[in-house]
Amino acid sequence: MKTGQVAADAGVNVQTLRYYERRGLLREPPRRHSGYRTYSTETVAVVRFIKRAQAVGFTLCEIETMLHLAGGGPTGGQAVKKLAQEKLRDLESRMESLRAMDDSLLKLVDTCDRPARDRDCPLIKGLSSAPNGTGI
Amino acid sequence: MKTGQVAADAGVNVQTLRYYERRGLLREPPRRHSGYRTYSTETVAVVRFIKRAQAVGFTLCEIETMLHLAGGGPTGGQAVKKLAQEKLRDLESRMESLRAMDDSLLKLVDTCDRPARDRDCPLIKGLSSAPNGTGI
DNA sequence: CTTGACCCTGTACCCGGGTACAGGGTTTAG
DNA sequence: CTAAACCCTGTACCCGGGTACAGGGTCAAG
Repeated sequence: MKTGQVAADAGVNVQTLRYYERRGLLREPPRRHSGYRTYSTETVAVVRFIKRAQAVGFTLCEIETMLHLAGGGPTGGQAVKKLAQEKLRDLESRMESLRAMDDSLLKLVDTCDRPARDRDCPLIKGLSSAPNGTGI
Repeated sequence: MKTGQVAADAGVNVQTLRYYERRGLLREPPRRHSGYRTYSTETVAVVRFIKRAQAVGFTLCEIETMLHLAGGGPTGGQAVKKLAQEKLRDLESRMESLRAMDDSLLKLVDTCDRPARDRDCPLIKGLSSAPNGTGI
């Protein structure tokens, strides 16, 4: 497959592929005599993996680590799992935080929207302190 | 309160306060004859709100909107609520995505970490397709 | 009344994650 | 054989969210 094909199939820009290659997320593919890259179809899967991982809160650095671990030695699997679980915990706590925030909003929004110019709207006050044990 | 005080209490950098002011997240505070800003203690709450909102996935633009809405007319409250609920849904779907990812990891990681150099590790294959209905 | 800690402005820089553009070579369908 | 569509490299730029630095003014304790 050529670059454009991979990009189209994975739903990214051609430039992005080259960017990932530069960053070490994609290995340098074989080239034709002309210099054209020739990707295996697996590359599409890798790129999609990157995109999904990103959407879910991993940084490119973390993803790079995961990819290297996944291809690496026998300890790789465990390391990847650990990383993913850490991330899960992280997102779970953010989630909780958001839920707390949403609760505060729901509770306070009524108070807030009747007295149209009441400057003592408790919205911000209610949300500005960390809600029980969130380390902020 | 002076800038340094607010910054310390809210746990941010002084520059960050000025940055927020420039972006319109903080209103310009009154000044002394000398030009020194004099903040009300409420500002600390606002900054903490910004930080918490950010930690939970809001962008500064969204936060700005929320702050303006919160201080605005009678429809402000509803609008803020709607925004927060949208965000909640968004994070919930990311969460689900992450959980799916984690499941795949847990399922696949064993397969992956025994055959140390087996290049057909299903990790990436298992994660590269969108898991049932996630719009990715 | 000095000295160190603080504040001011402006401008420039940093990182992450791309995206664009210039200037050129290649492939392939007609 | 030619023209459109693609690919190559390199460099530069974009946005978000800050952070740093230079060059100066101010405040308060001793």
